[in-house]
Amino acid sequence: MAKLTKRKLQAIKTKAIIYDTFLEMVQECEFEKLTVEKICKKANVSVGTFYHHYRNKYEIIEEIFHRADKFFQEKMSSKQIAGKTATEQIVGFFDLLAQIYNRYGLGFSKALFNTRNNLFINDERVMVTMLRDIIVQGIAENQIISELSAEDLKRILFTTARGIVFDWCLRDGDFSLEEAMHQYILIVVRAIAA
Amino acid sequence: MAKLTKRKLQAIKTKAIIYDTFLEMVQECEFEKLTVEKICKKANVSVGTFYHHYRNKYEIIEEIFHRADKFFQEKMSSKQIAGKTATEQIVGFFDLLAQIYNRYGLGFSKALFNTRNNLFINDERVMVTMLRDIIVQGIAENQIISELSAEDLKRILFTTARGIVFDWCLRDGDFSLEEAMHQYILIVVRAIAA
Amino acid sequence: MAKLTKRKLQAIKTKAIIYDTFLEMVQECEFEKLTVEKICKKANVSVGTFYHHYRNKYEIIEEIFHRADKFFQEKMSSKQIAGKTATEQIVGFFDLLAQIYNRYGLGFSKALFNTRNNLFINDERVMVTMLRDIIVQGIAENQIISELSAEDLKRILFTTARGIVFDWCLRDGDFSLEEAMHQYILIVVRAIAA
Amino acid sequence: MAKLTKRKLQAIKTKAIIYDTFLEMVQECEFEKLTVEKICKKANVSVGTFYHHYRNKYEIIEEIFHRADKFFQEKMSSKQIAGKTATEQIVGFFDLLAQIYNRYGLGFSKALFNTRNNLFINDERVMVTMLRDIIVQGIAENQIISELSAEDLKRILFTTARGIVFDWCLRDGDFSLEEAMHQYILIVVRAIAA
DNA sequence: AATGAATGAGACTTCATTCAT
DNA sequence: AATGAATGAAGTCTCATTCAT
Repeated sequence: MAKLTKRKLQAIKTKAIIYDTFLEMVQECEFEKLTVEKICKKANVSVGTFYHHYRNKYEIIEEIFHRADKFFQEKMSSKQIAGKTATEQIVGFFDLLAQIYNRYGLGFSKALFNTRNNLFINDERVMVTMLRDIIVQGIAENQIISELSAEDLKRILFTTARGIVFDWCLRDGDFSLEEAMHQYILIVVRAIAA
Repeated sequence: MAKLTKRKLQAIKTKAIIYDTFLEMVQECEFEKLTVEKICKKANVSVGTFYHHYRNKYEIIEEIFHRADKFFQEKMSSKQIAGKTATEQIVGFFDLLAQIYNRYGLGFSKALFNTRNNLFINDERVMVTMLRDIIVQGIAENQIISELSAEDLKRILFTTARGIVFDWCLRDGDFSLEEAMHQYILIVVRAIAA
Repeated sequence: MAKLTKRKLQAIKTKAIIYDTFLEMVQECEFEKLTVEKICKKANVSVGTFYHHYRNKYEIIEEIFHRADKFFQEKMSSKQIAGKTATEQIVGFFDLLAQIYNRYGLGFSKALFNTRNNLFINDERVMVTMLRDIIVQGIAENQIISELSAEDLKRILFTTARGIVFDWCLRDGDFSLEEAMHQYILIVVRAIAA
Repeated sequence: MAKLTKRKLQAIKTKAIIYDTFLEMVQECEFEKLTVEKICKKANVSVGTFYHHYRNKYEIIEEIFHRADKFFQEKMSSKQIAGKTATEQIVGFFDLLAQIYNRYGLGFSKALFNTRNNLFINDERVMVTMLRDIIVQGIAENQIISELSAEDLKRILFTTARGIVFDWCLRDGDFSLEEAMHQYILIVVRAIAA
């Protein structure tokens, strides 16, 4: 069992403060303009401490991303899936995704949605495999009938979802991400899965 | 009555060199890491000259964007539209868009696709009005039958297209943008316009 | 007689435009931040033209200064001095000086009042000799009785006047220069000349 | 409970080196021509270090100004005032002021005496209130009899003093500031306070 | 674990001035 | 006389990162 000495507990707390402060600040301040020093000043820690916990500010973005991923999995897993059609499951999947982007905020989404972000293109992510599984099962159960492969369908759906979030960022959140996601995904799902 | 003296011509040439050099370099080098100094060195002009012609490097991106827009209009206008269905026109529209992104290159597209880029969200752009017109006419002629408004349809299509280009950037151009665009847009068009 | 060809007339006109534009701009814009390019843009002349007429922007300040000096002399000379006491003449002298600073404006005065400006310390300036003459005559006619030399008296008066204009600049013209000058000089004159 | 660790002490020392180097250099080199880089080179610190301690070079001028102010207060407070007339106190006040400008040097004075310097026009400065107190008390005790208000008297005196220092700067310190100040202030004091 | 002083490369931009036309 | 494109030195300031304490 991990023994959490006072020191270690303090360290965890400090790291959490940095994390929370960053998440708070990135909503206000463009990610690229957010410097380590600014974060530290607001978090009331020294820059040295920052570098003790994170290699750089990109690492925090990654951490947020992974935590969001994990959160997504948990929520998705706990959803009552039994009795739902593949289509319903897909729509539910992206509803949840929209909820999460909304929850982590526009600032975080803006930071994430840049073309150099290779967090997106990891096909091993549980999120990705989850969707693929839904589709594969949908095909197996004849709920989805399409000339496209599960892989293609998955890709189209993610591409669409990213297009919507990107638009949401561009338009500074001036529409409901959740509603737009639901509407668009429904359209695509019907088109590809009928 | 061209008032193009030799000096004026030289100036135009110099600006073109900067423009071309930039476009060339942005394919190799991440836009944010591309400095004015680097551009000038490669273009063999002084930094002063650069600032004589452009306010900063973002202005070049804008110029490329506007030129691409104009190029798009010209090409689109010259397309034989007569006899084509609204659906065909829409698909042709996005085929051309994909061609243009391809032509201006992955580097330029990456520079363009960031969430702070408000060049995208100008609804007055001719490109935007063109698509709306096609849709409006398609609805009027009963070629497009949808419960969605022309405005909504237009938005869905652009959002999808941006999602595809964004994906193309993320994946470093590892698929054919033109093919993907054609395929995805066809799916959406069928879904929304049937 | 100077023959003013069309070309020469044009040149004089152009120089005047630059001069006037500068005087106008220095009221708004801090002198040090006023660049040759800005002046030229506003004056609608090329930078080359600027350098054809002036060596740099300091030369315009000098020209203004000398013109103001000349203007001062003319006005001062035309004043009916006959019958006036030395004291009255001194007060009148500085009243006029205040009028001129006021007329040329706060911006010009701010540009002038810096500690590197050696236009001030030229004791050969007619303005300086004028005041000295008044004082010398005042002493000779027993209107001024002081243990101080004419030279000292002159210096004290100019120092005081400069202190007032400097204060006027510091306080952004928030009091009447002419009134303050009149009041202060009266005090000093009475003190030193009684 | 001094929390001065060795590192903190080193930091204070570094800042002092920058401060001292600046003060030394401004005597030789025109303030506007004194660049951060030059200061750092001479002080043997990096520019980063400079900006760690000061926001820009103007902040050093401010610091000098405030320290001089504080120094003035201390000296003035410690002066035996008891038994002195208001007039004597005023003259003593400006004697001290002249001493301080002399002590901080011509270069510093030149840097200070520009028309954009709003350090001067803060009427809350202790130096300002000190003089006003002396005058008010002098009026209350019938040592100063004048038709002018304490506020006006104070302003005339400061204006005169600034005129003298400005002149001293213009003439590159070619006269004794302390003597001139003493002489001029005496004249004004007698005139306004008799 | 935490601190924060120090580094210095490097980005951006300005601007006086020249000179061929 | 007038133009304005071109130059490039020089200044300001930022910021990720290190390291002794």
